[in-house]
Amino acid sequence: MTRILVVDDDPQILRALRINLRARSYDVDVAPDGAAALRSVVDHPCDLVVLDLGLPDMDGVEVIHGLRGWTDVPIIVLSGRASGEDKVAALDAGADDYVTKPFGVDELLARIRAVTRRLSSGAEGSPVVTIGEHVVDLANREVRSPDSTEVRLTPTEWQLLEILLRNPGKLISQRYLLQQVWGPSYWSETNYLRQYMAQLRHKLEAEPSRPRHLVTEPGMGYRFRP
Amino acid sequence: MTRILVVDDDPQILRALRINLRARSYDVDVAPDGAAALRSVVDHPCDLVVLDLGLPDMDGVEVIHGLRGWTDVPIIVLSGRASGEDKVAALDAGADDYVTKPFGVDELLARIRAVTRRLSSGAEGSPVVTIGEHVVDLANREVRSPDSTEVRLTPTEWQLLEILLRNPGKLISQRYLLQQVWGPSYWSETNYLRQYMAQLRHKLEAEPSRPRHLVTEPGMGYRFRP
DNA sequence: CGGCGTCGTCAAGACGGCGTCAAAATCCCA
DNA sequence: TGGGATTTTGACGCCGTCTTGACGACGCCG
Repeated sequence: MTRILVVDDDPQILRALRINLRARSYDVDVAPDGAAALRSVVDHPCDLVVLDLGLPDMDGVEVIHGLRGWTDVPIIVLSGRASGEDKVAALDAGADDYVTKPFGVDELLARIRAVTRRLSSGAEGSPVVTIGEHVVDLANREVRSPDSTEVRLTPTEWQLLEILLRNPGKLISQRYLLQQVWGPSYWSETNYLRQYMAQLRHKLEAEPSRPRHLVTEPGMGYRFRP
Repeated sequence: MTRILVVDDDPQILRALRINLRARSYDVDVAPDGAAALRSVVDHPCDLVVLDLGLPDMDGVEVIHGLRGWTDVPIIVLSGRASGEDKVAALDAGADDYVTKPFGVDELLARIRAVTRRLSSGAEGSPVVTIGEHVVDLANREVRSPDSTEVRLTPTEWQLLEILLRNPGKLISQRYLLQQVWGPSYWSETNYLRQYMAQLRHKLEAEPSRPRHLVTEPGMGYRFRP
């Protein structure tokens, strides 16, 4: 569960945000001013701070500094001031995002998702696609197999596989594959596709003659079935 | 050096951003449409993408999806449309930030700093890397070997090795290596790479003819395997 | 039931990339 | 200015990949 601290001196906004965030099943803390905010984060760690800059007791940028001194918790700033200087000051102080009032609740929620998404996925490796027993890492151009036998793909095989894997479940026409991999003038050389799909299946499928993930749609094209 | 890809179909904006970013000593790539952007990121890894949503060839959200399918590179979206739905769509597709035109350059730069700050703070590893029997200290430019035989690397060898070691396990394309070490116009001089990879292997690998850590991915590039 | 097209499979030759060696050109410091 | 280290350039052989052709199996349709 993601815990969010909302800092704002306007009870109305505080209430609205709390209701909206709770409805999205976030844990919500609230603080009416900067001092309370700093105290709250100290003895109640949270995953994200939504911070209004217009606080009664201290300047918002000071609050950011106070937090950044010892924690990397993401900070989304709310502000009525739309001037460039204010934004630059807040962002350079350590804020992760800056939203100008009046703002749509949907936008704020989307920005919250954007920040927390990167937070949770930060420690993990690059995105991978599992295909049967093999794990394909498109970014690193690497295939890991369960029995640690090395699987190596040639450049042409990677190109072909990448197109299919980036459109999971979708039917890709032969013409499109040929033109993407070999060039616009090769749209009719279907024998290339037969050749390389066979190679990919031999390297990735458990039973190459009975493909379960790299399937043929006769007369139309090929499809990657996750 | 942080490398930024700017995607926009307006030459004016492209030019302005390139000049401004270069002045802040960023490396800048540019792409005029979505297809060029996707291609650029594939064979030219970058640290941040600044993406205009109004592209001539494809919808901006599709570009985001195309990137997020295999990479976590941060994406800052520029857009003329200020509607909440557009923002939500782009952010939920995987964008990290959304800036509405017209925007101040200072604000964009601050947002770039905010995104890259979080990026670089997490990725810093220890400056020493062990490669087989040798211990490489990138910060001090020093190689320690077990039998105390001195290993000296030339400046060019250091540059090449540093790029590979800073991306452990990751495939680095020949184009990228050549452009980083020798300059943008040397992207096709693969004989340099062959020459210097051979030298590095002779100095660092136990069996230079059977490399275990500085491996070749035929037709694609090289990889440092820890 | 028979013809036709598509797909999977195999094999062999062409081609290009890679490692290697060698030597010329250049740089750098004494 | 000289000499050693470093970089640049050229050439060659090997090996893996790509290309190309051919053949049989299968399903579809008349």
